[in-house]
Amino acid sequence: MANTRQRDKADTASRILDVAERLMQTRGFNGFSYADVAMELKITTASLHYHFRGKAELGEALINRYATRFATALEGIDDRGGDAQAKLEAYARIYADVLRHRRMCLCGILAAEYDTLPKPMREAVVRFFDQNEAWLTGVLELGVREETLRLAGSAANAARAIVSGLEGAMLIARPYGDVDRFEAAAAQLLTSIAGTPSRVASRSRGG
Amino acid sequence: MANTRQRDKADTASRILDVAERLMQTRGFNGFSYADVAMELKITTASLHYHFRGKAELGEALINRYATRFATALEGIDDRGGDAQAKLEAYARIYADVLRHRRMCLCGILAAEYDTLPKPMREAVVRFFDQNEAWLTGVLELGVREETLRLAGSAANAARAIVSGLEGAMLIARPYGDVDRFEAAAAQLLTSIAGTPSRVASRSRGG
DNA sequence: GTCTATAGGCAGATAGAC
DNA sequence: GTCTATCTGCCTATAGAC
Repeated sequence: MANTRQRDKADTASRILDVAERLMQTRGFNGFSYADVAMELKITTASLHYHFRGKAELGEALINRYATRFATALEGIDDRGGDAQAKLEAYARIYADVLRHRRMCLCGILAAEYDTLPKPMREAVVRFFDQNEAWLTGVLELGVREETLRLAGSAANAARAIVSGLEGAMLIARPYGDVDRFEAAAAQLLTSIAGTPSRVASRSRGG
Repeated sequence: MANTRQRDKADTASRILDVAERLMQTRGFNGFSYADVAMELKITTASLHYHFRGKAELGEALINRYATRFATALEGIDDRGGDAQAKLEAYARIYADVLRHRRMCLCGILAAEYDTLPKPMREAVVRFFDQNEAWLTGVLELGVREETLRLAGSAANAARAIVSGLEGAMLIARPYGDVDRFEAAAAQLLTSIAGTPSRVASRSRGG
């Protein structure tokens, strides 16, 4: 704790990541520059290059930090317990919270720019989606086992449809600046794809 | 037909739009330059400026042409007749065909870059989604009326979920370079959100 | 309609002083 | 770690000749 130099370095690097993350989630990788980040932090672009060799490395670091945080959030959902339905709702809530900050999912926006990204960033983006699909597949399989939900096809297929649906709902809700629009679409998607085994039973319980 | 000068102008303008459209659907608005378009057509950027005052106007023209084409395709689906299910499948096929050309939906990719777009382009993007949702809402209402499909909520809500789902499925299928991935997600989404009234009946008919 | 030439700005990046 | 200074290259855009 006495090592001020080390702490300062970590702080600057993570403050760079914070600013760059916001810019990347709102404007995309091709929509912000080193100058944008530097100006906001009141440092020079040369200083930025000290912490991250280039924009490609900065982008890579951003995806990796984002994916790690996401993984932690998923572990948090698992730790809280509850049935598969509760986990799916918590999962959708992560997306809604991102949107409430007027941001797009980091990897969703990068998927749109995929063809223009440096190779290491491309690979990290795909890993993020793989990670999400794997976790969701597990949750859906659990739900089928405990009979709290019912799927039309395989769990893996439903997982892909859910990730797709939530990413798309964010993508389109943002131009409308409307979180409700996202939440309505998300609820529709989740209950349609991974609804309760008997809708009649669920209805009589609910109202 | 004898007016070669006029025909050439139209040809050049539309060839510019063709090249720019492909670049925009694969790299995004911030991912291509006037120089890219000019080089491919073997003209100069100065010539490009003769046809389109600036990049913002080119972008606007691209969205408008795309939206018009899309509207024509939707009219084509209506003209072909068939029930609501058939129309939804034809709708999804439009998206699949775009993806097969390794492209993203023009307005989907622009939704990702929304915050960086000139205002006229933003408005045109939102109009495109409105247009799609309106058409889909009509199809879904038809399906409910003729009892060929069943919705959990309102038709408008289901329409939004379908547009979101298909856009998201395209967005994510592209990094994997996998059209099958899109088609599986699209099928899952459509049957889940706007499935037949009785799944049992539909199953026994199918196999 | 298309060209050459060029303006003016911003991009990512580096060398070297402090 | 952060700075100044600078490079090279690309970007959008315009003037004016042909």
